[in-house]
Amino acid sequence: MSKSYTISDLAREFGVTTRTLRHYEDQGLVTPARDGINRIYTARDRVRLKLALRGKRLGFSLNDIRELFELYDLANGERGKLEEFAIKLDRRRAQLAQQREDVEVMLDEINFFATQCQRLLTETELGK
Amino acid sequence: MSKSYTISDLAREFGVTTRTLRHYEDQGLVTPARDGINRIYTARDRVRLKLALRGKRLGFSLNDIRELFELYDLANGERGKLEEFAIKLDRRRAQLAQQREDVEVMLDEINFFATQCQRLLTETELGK
DNA sequence: TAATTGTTTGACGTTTACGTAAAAGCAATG
DNA sequence: CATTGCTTTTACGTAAACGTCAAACAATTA
Repeated sequence: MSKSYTISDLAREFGVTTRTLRHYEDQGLVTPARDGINRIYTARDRVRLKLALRGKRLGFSLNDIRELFELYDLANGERGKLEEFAIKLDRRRAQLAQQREDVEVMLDEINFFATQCQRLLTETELGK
Repeated sequence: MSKSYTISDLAREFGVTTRTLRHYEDQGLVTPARDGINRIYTARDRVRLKLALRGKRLGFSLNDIRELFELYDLANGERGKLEEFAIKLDRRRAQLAQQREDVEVMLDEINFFATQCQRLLTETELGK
């Protein structure tokens, strides 16, 4: 018997609202079972939520994320669409590569400003 | 006399609509001058647009981006708020660091699937 | 048992980031 | 000079991602 979670367990753990979790269910990102009427989340749901939130932090839409999940699932499923799968994966890869570059550039910029800023603060400190 | 651009120049170059450029002006991301009634974008506007689009790719809101611009400007302006500036910069840095990590993890995952996928495709190729 | 706490399903509201259409103006071109 | 092309403002529309009630039920706890 593996761990299971209530809706507010996960909400608390990941810092989202229960509304968000229900919304994600509507969008097919998680598929909690039911204990009577109450939702009961499995470890799998938990993982999916974690992945979804990471996707969100990277600017992916819920739809993007759902598609990714479907692709992941498909990888363990039937073939034939494997080439299509490969193509979509490659698009993602390109997008992420771009994003990595974006992050690096932006970090450089911010670091530049931060350094500049620290210098000014230090100088002023000395000039006191 | 440095280069200047019309609204569709920039739209074309960056693959956005003119509506988007006007919207970004409404949001204070660019501040084109006017030639009579027509907008005339400077190199500075062009740079800002480029930065804005990068921000967008990273999932920043237009408001986030505007705040960043204000921070950048502030860095060349008056002091006193420099510490606040430093603090905000550090938040951005943390966010970007998180994002970098996210990207790496996601790239690893995708690469795993891609490799798996290629293997399957190759095997099938051979089995023909 | 009464009250509190957590859950459910609607369902309408809100924000962001534009899309889209309308009506009108300048400017070059055939 | 009429058409074509690019521009302007104004303004309503929309999709995504939830927020925010409301009304109702269930399980604890006082």
